[in-house]
Amino acid sequence: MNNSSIKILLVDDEPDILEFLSYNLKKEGYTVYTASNGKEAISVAKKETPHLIVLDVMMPEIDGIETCREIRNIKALKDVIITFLTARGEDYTQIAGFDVGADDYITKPIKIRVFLSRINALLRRLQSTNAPIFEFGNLKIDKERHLVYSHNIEIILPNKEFKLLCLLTSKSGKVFTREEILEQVWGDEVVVGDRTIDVHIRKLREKIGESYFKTIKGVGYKFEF
Amino acid sequence: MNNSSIKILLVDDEPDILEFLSYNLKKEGYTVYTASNGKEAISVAKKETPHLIVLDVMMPEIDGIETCREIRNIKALKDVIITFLTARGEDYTQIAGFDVGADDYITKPIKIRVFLSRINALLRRLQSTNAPIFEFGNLKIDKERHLVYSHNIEIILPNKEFKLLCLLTSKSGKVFTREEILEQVWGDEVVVGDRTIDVHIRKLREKIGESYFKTIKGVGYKFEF
DNA sequence: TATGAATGTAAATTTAACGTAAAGTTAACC
DNA sequence: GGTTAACTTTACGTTAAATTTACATTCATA
Repeated sequence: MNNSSIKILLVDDEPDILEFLSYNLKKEGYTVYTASNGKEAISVAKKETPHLIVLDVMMPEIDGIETCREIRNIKALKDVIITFLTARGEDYTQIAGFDVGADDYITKPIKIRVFLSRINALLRRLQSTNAPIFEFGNLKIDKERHLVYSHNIEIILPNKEFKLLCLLTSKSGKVFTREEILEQVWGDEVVVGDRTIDVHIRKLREKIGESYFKTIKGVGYKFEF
Repeated sequence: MNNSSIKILLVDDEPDILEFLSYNLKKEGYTVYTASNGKEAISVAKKETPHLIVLDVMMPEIDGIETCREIRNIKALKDVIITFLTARGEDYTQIAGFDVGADDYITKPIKIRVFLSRINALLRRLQSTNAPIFEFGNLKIDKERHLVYSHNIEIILPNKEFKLLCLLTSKSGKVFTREEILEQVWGDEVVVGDRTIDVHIRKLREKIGESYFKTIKGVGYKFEF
C-alpha cells in the first residue's frame, strides 16, 4: 500500500493521545498531521486537505461536533472522511440525534489494533470508490464506460438516471435524503420540482428492477440488493 | 459472534492443503467453503460473501494476487478480510510493492497453531469494522440504513418512531420530558395533540419491547436496557 | 380507598409523502 | 431548424404514516 500519499489529520486536546496515535499511523505509512483544538484543525484541514480526519468529540472551546460541522461546510473538504473519538458512555445525543456527517465513531479507551483496522477499512473505501466496475448480484455498473448491465444485458441510462444510480450504489444500504440527492445529482443551485426525483427513481425501477430501490417515507431512498 | 456464523473461504490448488486447513477451521467452529482456483474462488465469494478469504498466491491460470484484485472490485466484497498464503522465500515483491488490498500474509509451511491464531485475530476485527451501529443488548440501531434490529431480526420503523427511538437511546437512562421530545422529534413550531407522543411510544413498545421504555409519570419517558 | 390528572390504547380520521401517466419544456444532435 | 431524446412539471391517484378521538386505565396523593 502506498500509504504515504494518504493524509490523516488527528485532532485531540491530549498531547499523549495525539502522539500515540500519530506514531502508530505513521508506522502504517500514512502521512499524519495533528491539531490540538478545533480552530487549529480547521486551519490545517484547509491547508492540507487530508483524506481522513480523526476528531475527538470532547475538546475545549469548539468541540468535535461543531468542528465537524464547520469542516463539512468547506467545499473542498466536503468529501473528507471524518471519524469521531468518543469516550464510552459519553452523551452522544447530538451525534446520534443529528447527522453531522461523520463516517464512523471510535470509542475510547482506544485499542490500537482496532483503531488501525478501522482506519484502514475507512480508507479502503477511498480507493474502491473510483473502482471502474461495481457489482451487485446481477447488476454491474461501469462508471468509466457509463454503462449498466443487468443479467449481462446492457442497459443504457440517460445521464441523470445514471448519476442517481451511481450515488445510491456508492454506499449500498445507506439512506440518501432528498436534499442529498438533489445536491449530488442536480447540484447546489439547481432547483427542480418535488416530483423530479420520484420520476427518476421510477425510471430506474422500471429499467433495473423494482426491488433494488427502497423508499423510506419522509427520509429518502436507498439501494439494496 | 458465534463462530458458525462466520464464513471462511479457502482457496488453494492443492487438495491436501485445502482439506487440512478446512478440517482445522471447522474444528474451530467456522463455516468453511473451498475453491481450487481463482475463477471458482470469485464465484463462491460472490455467492457466499464470506467474512474472510485465505488465498494462495501461487495458483495456475489466475493467481492469488489477480484474484484478490478482482474480489476487491466487487462492491459487496470490498470489506472482506483477505489473507495471502505465500511460500517462504517466494518472490513477493509484487505483493509488497502493489496494494491489492490484502490484510495479512501467512507463509508456508503452515504451522497450524500459528495459522489458527492469525485467523482468529483477523476475525476479531469484524466486531468493530463497520459503520456506526448503536447497540443496547439485543437492540441494534443503524442510523445510516435507517434500520433497527431486535435479536437480529430486522424491524422497520416509520420515520417519527425511528427518530423518537434515536432520541431516547441517545442517552440511555436519561428522562426526556415531553417538551424535549416534542422539540427534538417534531420540531419547534409543530403543534401536535396531547396523545401523539403516547401513541408513538406505544408503537415502539409493541415493536421493540415493553421493557425498554419507561414512563416517568408527570415528567416524561426514558430508555433503559 | 376515593379522586383526578396523567397516561394507555384501539380505532377512526386526516395528512403528507410518494407513485405515476401524460403533457410540456428544454437541450442535443444531425 | 427540425427531430428526437432527456428532463421536468402537472395533476391527480394511492397509500402509509401521523394524528386525533374517545374512552379506559393507572397511579400518586389526599
